Amino acid sequence: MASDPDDPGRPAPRGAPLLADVARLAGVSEITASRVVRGTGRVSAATRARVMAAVEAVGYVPNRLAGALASSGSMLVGVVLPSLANIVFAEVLRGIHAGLAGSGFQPVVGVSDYDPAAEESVVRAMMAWQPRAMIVAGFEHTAPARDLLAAGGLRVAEIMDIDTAPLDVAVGLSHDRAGAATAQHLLAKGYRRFGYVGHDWARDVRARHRFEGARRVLAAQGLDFVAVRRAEGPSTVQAGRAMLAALLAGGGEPDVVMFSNDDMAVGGVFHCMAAGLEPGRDLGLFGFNGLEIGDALPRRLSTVRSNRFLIGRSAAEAIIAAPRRPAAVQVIDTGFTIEPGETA
Amino acid sequence: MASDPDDPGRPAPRGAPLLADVARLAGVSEITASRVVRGTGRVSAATRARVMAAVEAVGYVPNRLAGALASSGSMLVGVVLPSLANIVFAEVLRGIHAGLAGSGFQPVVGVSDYDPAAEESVVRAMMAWQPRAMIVAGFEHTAPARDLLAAGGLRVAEIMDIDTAPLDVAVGLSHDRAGAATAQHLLAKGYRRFGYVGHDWARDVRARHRFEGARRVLAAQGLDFVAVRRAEGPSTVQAGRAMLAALLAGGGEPDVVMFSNDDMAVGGVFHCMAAGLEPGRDLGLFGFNGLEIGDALPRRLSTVRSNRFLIGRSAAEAIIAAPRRPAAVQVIDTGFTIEPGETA
DNA sequence: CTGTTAGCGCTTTCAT
DNA sequence: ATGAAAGCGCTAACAG
Repeated sequence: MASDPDDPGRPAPRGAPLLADVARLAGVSEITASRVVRGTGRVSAATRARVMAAVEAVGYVPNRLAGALASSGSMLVGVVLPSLANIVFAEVLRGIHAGLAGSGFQPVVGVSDYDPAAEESVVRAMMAWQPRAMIVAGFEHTAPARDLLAAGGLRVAEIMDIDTAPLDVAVGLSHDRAGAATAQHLLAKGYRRFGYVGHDWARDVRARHRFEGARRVLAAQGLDFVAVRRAEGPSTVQAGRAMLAALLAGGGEPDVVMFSNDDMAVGGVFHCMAAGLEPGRDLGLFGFNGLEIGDALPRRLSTVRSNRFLIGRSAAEAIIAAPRRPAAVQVIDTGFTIEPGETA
Repeated sequence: MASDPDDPGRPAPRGAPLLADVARLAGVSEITASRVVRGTGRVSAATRARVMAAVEAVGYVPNRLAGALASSGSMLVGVVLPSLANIVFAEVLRGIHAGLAGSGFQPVVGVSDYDPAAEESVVRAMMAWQPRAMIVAGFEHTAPARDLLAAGGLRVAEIMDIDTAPLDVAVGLSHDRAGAATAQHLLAKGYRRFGYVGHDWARDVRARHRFEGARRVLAAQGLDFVAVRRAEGPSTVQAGRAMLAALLAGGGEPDVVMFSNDDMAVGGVFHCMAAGLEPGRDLGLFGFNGLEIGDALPRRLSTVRSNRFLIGRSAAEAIIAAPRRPAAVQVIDTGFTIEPGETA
């Protein structure tokens, strides 16, 4: 520990400034500097000012790795979504950001690509960062992923859907009921010959729940879908357009077509335009989600508004409301709204 | 340090299993267990197997907070994007994921909402997690944000745009040239009376660069835009529709309209449909980006394809290629392609 | 209001 | 091929 005559004690400041540098410059102990930086504990205004000045002077950026390790709490919220290429999840994420704003929590986002195995590895990777909470889409987890989430004692919000019992908190809407409400609405408008155009149910179980909810209502009236077509892949405008063309070519003569979501339905609208059919007059078209584009169409798309932003925000708020998992699970229904529109 | 008679030494395993638990179960030291878990250093096959079994048995998930702190390197890549509500950035993010796949790096995403001050605070928050690299959209940073990125010695990719000199690596396309190429293409098709429908340039400087590139080409022919309309807010389909209506009502009689991007252009297409105009015959419409929806329209949208996925992937690859910032800055041009389409 | 002490869980040297 | 010791940078507990 002997001082080198050339070096006044400092052990080569090879990296970024540390809390110790701030403390030294401000003439206080590290812990006092730490308290000022974090804004916790009693510190006199004068010391606070000196420390803040020192922070500015050296350009101190706290190392949260060390902070989180020392306090065993990371202020991180893991968010695992199936995809970001889908605007719906981007809006959920905006809601999460909004719900977390000002709380000091930071979201860390992972994408599962609709694959439970990929989700498991994302969850595992996130748990390694010791998040205080996790927000995951849906209930379809692998057993190990579920175990990881169930252990850890962190808050877990399962979002989008409330048709299954959650681990901790569920935030979303009942897709079964949304499908049923859609069918009821269309029956009330006089439609009787229902067609369905969807996409891959393995990727999107919620779409299947909506279908089943609708089918149940139809069955109660002694009806069933007269024509059904599902694309292999994910929902796209192109797929919706192609599938509606195929559905109409295939017979059954539906008077209304329910689409798995708005992307598909917009494709359906485009097919009608190209085929010289007037949506809402020659054929009813009905979507799901209430995306912006539906409102911009020459005729406003008839659809169900899901409150994506609200789902994200509610989930974030729910998990930061209590640091520990409550004894009873909680279900937050963010609801849905039928948007009559002009295409059905 | 005296052992409590009731407690055989272990200080209450209140949390998740630690590396020490794995090591104890496998009958090795912590460091050996660590080597196996990380896959580094020489370890005999037999020991490796025992440790792996122990990992499985106790359900060990490494604490990367501690790992990163000890090794002063986090395997985190900070990604700061203006928005995720825009599919373009979602695709960039997919590219980043793809470029990072298998490298062990993990992206941490932040959103700036097109606000440099918000970007600064996101950058600051990210730096606190000691990322090895940062990927940020554009060059418009506050001075402190730029300083943070410039210091730290980490790799920094500035993406989307290559019209400005980067700090380290730039990955994207020249929006100026894309605008110029668009104007040239439309001139070659015989259009002479150019209109422009755009959105807020403060939020999207790249849109302005495209406009200016086009205007330069027009000027070289002694031409200029005959009508220009810009929405106040962000680009939306609705805004595109409304602004085209306003533009056409305002006179100038353009024979072609360049839109700031595809979202706006799709709105333009919708306006034409509602107004009984045939895009590509009665009025040329031209977008930017090459989104999926443009291809699904009754008439394929004429546009410029920007390679968003490639931008993300190239940026990720560039920053993991070398751990240190090279002496010379690097520019990666991901190019663009004119998609003739059917609307211009 | 401020400081001292002892870690957080892991990985880096060195040894062996 | 394996291990012992010494931190990484910060913060929770106590003290004063």
